[in-house]
Amino acid sequence: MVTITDIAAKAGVSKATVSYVLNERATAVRISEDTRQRVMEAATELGYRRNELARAVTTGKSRMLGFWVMESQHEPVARVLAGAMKEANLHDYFIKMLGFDNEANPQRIIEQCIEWRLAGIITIHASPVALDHLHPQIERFEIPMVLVDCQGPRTGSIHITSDQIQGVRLAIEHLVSLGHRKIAYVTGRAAENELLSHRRAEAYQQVMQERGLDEHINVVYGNWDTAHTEAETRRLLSLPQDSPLRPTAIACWSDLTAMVVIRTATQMGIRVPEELSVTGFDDLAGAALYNPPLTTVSQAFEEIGSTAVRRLLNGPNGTPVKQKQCREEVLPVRLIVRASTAPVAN
Amino acid sequence: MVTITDIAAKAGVSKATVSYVLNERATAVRISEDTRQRVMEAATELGYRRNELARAVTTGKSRMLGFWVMESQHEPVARVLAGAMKEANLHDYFIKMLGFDNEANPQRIIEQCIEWRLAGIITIHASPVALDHLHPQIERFEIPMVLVDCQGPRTGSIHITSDQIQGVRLAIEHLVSLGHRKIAYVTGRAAENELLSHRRAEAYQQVMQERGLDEHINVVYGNWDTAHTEAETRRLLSLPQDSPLRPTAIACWSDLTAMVVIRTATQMGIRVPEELSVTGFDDLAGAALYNPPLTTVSQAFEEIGSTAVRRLLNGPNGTPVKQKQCREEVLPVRLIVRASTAPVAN
DNA sequence: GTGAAAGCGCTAACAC
DNA sequence: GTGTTAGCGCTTTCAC
Repeated sequence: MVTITDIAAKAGVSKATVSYVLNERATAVRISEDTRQRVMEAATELGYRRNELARAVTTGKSRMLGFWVMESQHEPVARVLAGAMKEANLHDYFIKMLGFDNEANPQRIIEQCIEWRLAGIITIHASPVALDHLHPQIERFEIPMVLVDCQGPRTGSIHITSDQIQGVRLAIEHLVSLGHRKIAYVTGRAAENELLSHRRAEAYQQVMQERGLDEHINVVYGNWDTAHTEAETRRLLSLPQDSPLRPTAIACWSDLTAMVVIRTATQMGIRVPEELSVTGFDDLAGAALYNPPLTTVSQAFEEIGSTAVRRLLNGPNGTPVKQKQCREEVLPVRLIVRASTAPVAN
Repeated sequence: MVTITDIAAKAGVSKATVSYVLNERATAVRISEDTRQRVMEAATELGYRRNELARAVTTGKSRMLGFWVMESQHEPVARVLAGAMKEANLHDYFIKMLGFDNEANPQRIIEQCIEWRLAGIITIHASPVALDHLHPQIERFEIPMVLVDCQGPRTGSIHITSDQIQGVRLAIEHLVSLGHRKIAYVTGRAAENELLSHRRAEAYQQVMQERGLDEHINVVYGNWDTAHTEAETRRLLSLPQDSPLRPTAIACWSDLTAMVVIRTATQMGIRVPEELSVTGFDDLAGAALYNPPLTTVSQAFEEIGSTAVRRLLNGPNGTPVKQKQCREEVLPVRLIVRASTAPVAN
């Protein structure tokens, strides 16, 4: 592997000169155009490729960003990652994957971040437990971190997420505008620390109250479980038609949940959207292809990713900024009306 | 940041000794248990974290694997990545993301691989064009590479993919066993170099021939486009019922395609699976939730990922092996029967 | 058993 | 303008 020493020898200059030329700092009143040429020629002739590892060790910065993920199989995570990669590339940074399937040993993750002198770290869907481990270390070693859609309330970091409240509002108001009043909400897990589920459920309740629909408020927990969601849906739809809690519309906290709800309704012989309107949340690739196509709230996952990277790198000339600030940054969402919602029957 | 020099000072030994202890080579007839203890204590007290960058530069190896992806938003890619990460972690290796949205500048990718002295690289869905750029360089710098689901036939690398042929066979034979004879196949793009689409379509034709169903062979191209797939589906289902080409079952080259086909059929008032059976391929998360749940061929994406890194690392004691060999490694698939297929309506 | 010293490939003061 | 020199933090040979 050819090094700058080789180039220096071939071009008849010193290592330092080569370094200057290669780093484009040549223009800065230093190297003469003549030697610059010679060095560049030597470099290309020799097929030189710089050693980023060595470079990183001398400068102390690694131009690598860690992407810490709990379960990377899901489309939203993949899309956030895609956005992050794109942005990182723009700045000549890299994404290094961190993560385990379970939350086993968050300690080891931190160690790795430090050992590789990561310039920053993005964590997505982090649990409060994991973050509690993470935080002291992060602070001690001053690694900038931004959180994406974390599961619990956090202090000490920027948190980037979609506008959950507005998203739910858009969905519910869409249903109300179609004449629905008996609108139920199927959310995620009941656990206190499920920040996102919780927030969305609360937003639902608030909108319902604003609309004077208090008596129809009906929050159901799917518990992240298909069978359970199905059972709850059945229960809901089996209520007597005149019950204030027998919904004519079901807003779901996610597209996947909406799919289960629709499928269950279909199996019960209830037609969507004619007899039951359903909304999702996320706008996954499969949402548009569903049967019927899902009316849903679209999250800008890619932009969440790129924003995360930008926040990490937003110091002057790309220096990662150390941020003690605890800030929540909320990205806009859009309602996508497709075919799983319709005006309420009669 | 504390270094081994600090530890050495604190423990009253030399840097070399510290290095030995820290690398567990202490047992090898060298360091006395006593000094080992002292060093370890000093290390933990000081909160030492090794500098992997420096380590990599001295050893020349980076323990980083590149994951080169064209479009990382898709679930299959995310799942392959998840499998790769898991396996890499097991060996204390890392995944570094490479890639662009479009195929812009594959040259730059290579440069990055070399600059970071990557221990190996996994490319997924690589186009022949990109690979043609990649290959000479890869060879020159002896970077081990494995291909996953690449788009064209390749020489010079291991190629890991699911057993496409068997997958299609399973689907078609399942349909045949349900009494279907008029089975159409909707595949991807018509382009010659769409290896996967092509292979699956060929397998379909072969099975149909084996079953003496030649006159019902009917390959349709969806062209990766929802609108086009929809139009083709409409055309197919609008053929007169007695036409040998009016299918009673449609096998699709992917789940996403199957979803479009089912939705289109539903819109036309044709009931799935009662009047039309449809099969997918992939078994995405959404397949089980579809309406109706998809009968499909499940690909072991995670295992593809883990196999890829295992092949990259399969030298003795984790040394990446340089492989000139051109080999195709085929992973088994499974038929998952759900509710989008049913016996043919006489 | 342990330490001194020479690197790895690069950057960056500082001198000329 | 260019070269010398001293690192960066670590591994590894070789001598004691």
